[in-house]
Amino acid sequence: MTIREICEKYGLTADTLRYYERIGVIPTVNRTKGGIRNYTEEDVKWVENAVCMRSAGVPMEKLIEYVKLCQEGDSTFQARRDLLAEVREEVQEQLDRYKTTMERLNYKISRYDEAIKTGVLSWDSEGCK
Amino acid sequence: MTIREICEKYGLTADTLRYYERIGVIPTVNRTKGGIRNYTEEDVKWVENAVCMRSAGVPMEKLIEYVKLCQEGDSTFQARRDLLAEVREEVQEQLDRYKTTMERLNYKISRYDEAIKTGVLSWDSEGCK
DNA sequence: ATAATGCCTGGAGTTTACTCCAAGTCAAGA
DNA sequence: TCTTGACTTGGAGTAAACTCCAGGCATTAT
Repeated sequence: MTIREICEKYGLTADTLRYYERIGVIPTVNRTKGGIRNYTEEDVKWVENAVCMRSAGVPMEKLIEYVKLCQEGDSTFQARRDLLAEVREEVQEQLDRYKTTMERLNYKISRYDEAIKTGVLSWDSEGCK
Repeated sequence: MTIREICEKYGLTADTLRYYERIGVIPTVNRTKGGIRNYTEEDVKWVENAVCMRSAGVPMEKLIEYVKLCQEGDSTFQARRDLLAEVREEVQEQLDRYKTTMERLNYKISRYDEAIKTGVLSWDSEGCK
């Protein structure tokens, strides 16, 4: 597959895809004789992985580390698992923060809905901003 | 309360707190005769709001806009509600992405746990990276 | 009285993750 | 053959959100 197809599939720009490859967030993609990138199914999976992890704010650093471990072969299963567990921990913490913020937003919006009806903005106990 | 106390309470640096005030993510804090910031309960609530929203990736832009609307008085209830609803939409989308990533991580980690036991890394159907 | 400590302002510098660009190559169509 | 258009590389530029610093005032401790 061409870089264009991958871009469209994942909503990335060609620059971003090349950048990901350059810094090692995905492994090197093979080229045609002409020097043009030709993405295999394997490459696509790597792109998908990068997109998914990045969408949850996993830093490039971690992705690069993971790719490196994968390239070192089967002896790195434990290291990869540890890395993923560490990432999971951070994603979970972030997820919890998002939930807390959602609750706050829901509460505030409900207070504003009330205020729009009654003309008065009021908060339970402590108040809010 | 002093800037130091607020820093400790929310795990921010004094530079960050001053920066927030400077760009309008929180309203201007009153000073002592000596010119030193003296945070009221009200100010603290604004800081808490900023910290909570920022922790879910809400851009400064939105927070500044919200603070401005609040300062314009009761005529902006609807505008504030709309702004919060827009923010909620984005936070929800991000939350969903985090959930998807968590699932992927859980799956991968379970596969690695298996691999560590058996010595062989295998994926259901499509495979993964 | 003086030294230390803490806070002040305005502005410059840093980090992360892209994003853009110039100059060049290559394959396909007129 | 010549042009067009997509792709290449290496490197410079950008945006968002801090983070650091110099030079200066003010309160507190000795």
